[in-house]
Amino acid sequence: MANESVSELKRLKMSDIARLCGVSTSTVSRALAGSPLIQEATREMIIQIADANGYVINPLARGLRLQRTNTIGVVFPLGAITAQLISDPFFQQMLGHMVDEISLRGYQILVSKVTPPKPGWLRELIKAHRTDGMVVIGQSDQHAALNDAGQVYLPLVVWGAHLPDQQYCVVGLDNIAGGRMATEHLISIGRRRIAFLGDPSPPEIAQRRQGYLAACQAAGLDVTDRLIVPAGFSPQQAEAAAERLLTENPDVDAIFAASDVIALSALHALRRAGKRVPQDVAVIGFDDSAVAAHSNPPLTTVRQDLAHAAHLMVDQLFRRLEGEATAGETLAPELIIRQSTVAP
Amino acid sequence: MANESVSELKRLKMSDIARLCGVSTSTVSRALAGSPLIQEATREMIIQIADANGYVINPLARGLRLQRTNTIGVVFPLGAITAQLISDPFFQQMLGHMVDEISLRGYQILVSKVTPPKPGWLRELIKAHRTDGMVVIGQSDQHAALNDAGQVYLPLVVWGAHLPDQQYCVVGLDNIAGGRMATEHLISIGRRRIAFLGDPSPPEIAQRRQGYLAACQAAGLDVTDRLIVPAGFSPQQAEAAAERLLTENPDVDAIFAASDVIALSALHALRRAGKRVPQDVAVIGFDDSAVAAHSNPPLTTVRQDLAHAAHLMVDQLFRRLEGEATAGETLAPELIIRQSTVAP
DNA sequence: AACCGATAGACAATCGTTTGCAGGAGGCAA
DNA sequence: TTGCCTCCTGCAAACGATTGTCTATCGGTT
Repeated sequence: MANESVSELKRLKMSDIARLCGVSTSTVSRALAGSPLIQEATREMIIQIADANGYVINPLARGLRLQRTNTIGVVFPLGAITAQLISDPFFQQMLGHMVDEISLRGYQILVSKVTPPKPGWLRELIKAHRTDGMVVIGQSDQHAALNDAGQVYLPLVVWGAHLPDQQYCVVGLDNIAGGRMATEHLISIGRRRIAFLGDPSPPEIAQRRQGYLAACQAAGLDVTDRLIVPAGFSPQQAEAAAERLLTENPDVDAIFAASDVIALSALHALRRAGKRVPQDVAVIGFDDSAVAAHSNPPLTTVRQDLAHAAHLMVDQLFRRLEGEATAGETLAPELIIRQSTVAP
Repeated sequence: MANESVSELKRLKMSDIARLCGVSTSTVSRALAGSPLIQEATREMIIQIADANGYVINPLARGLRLQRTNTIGVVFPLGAITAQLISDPFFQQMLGHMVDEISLRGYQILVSKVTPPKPGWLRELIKAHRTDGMVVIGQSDQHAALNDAGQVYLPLVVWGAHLPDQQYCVVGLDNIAGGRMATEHLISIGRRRIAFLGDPSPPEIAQRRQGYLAACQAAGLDVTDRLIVPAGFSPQQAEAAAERLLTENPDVDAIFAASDVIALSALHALRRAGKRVPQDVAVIGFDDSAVAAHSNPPLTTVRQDLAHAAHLMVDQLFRRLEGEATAGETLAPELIIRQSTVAP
């Protein structure tokens, strides 16, 4: 048995099977592919011998010949800001959903982390022809590269913000609406000195801030720059930013954090500063990741339905593989009210 | 510019570059590979022309010829229990760390979700030769398949439990010690009716339960079967299991959950049943995932350092790629005491 | 017996690289 | 001028599949 195992692992090619069956390679190829050119009896005999010998087709050779790899690339362009993929549960969740959706369709997943992106990165990735299509998670600061590639490469779908001069297919949340929605909620519970915590270099976050500013203006709140604090996505950076905010603006009465992770760090900082949530300071996050529902207090947040998003993206990607120039989609954010803004 | 872009995307092969340079394909190949056979001047000329035309080497053809793909496979064998990769943050985090570690070494990552595993799955994956090595995350119920492959395929590293008759390289936590540690902690704070919540079909969980049983016996606690409740890993399943536990054993005074997700569900169920944590029932989880620190109350748990684990696994895998038969490693669990077992 | 049509299966080119081997150009010494 | 040696560079054969084209075989018909 062990011996058989060893022998079974040795490289076995189609021509070997052909020899064992006493037919030519082409016949084996056609038989395995289920071509009608091959007689049923021959086909069965060949298949039987092939898997008795543990033959597995070589996808590299097949891909080279067919110019198809049965593989989708999932790409994370990470700017200097977020060097680690694991730094935010958002990326992890999105990746998990992508794996689920793509493998459901019988494709393999090739994950690339591009960090930091060099000028031709997307073109190079495309021209390598290792994947039949590509999903890019987050625009980072790579709008230009995406535009450049999106014009000429159809099977590309991007998760991110909708930008005005966009030449590529985007599926993404309406971040402006999300930012407005969050801020209006804070205003509706009587808050006036509302801070925004988040790094606006990714366009998603910039749009959330834009929505925040719009809501503040509409309510006649004046937003000093000091209420807008750039905060990195890692818990450490976020906590430092929250502390800076609190020392510079002791009278802040609400915090809109650009992600749940940032919001949790803010909760921590507030607790250490002796502020009560939500009585002294209300806190709202963004994403509705797993942590939000279980935090103390449970976190009010703006939900993005990543399972649905992933499904849509993969659906559009596969339609693009068929040649359809899909239009992208804008998802509606949903406000999830919990106890970090409204005491029970 | 747009026009140049379009032209740049058309398939360009090495022989095209050779023609443009007025040399042969072999010279281009050698030049790009930095072979000392090619004169420096020629080499520079070729490289200059190659990337002026945006030439990208075709990794499929290269891989076919070299029998090397510069790719590592990350495989999740999911039994019937966990059909979704995204169901547990453990898998997501592990995947995130794997992507970080592997791309750090300049390799690509090919993710496969195998669900449910069919008899020859691992052998087939190996024989496809799409990857130079393979990391399997979790043994699920596939110990036999792993043994079968591990005997003949060197570049394979598995995350999971250490089992007696193991023929493959495992990096994993000492789950028995972890289970014992958790249970002893509960005993040390005076708990006597300690429940175990978790599905013991994956060996990791079985070993945690084994440690739990050992600690109970050592302390002279008798464990009725009714205190051991199989609970799925999804929040819904876990919550149902926790509720069943509470109705069947109203006098339970501690719960050891096999994962943090299960523990959080238990917290929910306890709150709904009107029990205080930790006063009435102490709760301890496993993993120390991101949710644990922020829950209400913060969750006491047994920490597995996944960043370190991922680093070790990838390190051993690359040593195996060099031919070294690495021995695997057992990581020590660490008890993280928070307020779900000890009131502040 | 000769011919024809249909059909199963073989041949060979192709996908885009890498690399062992052979050969050509140029330099230097005799 | 010849011969030899040293560098470069080119030729062609892999790597392992797929597929258009062509051939052989077989049965049936006249």
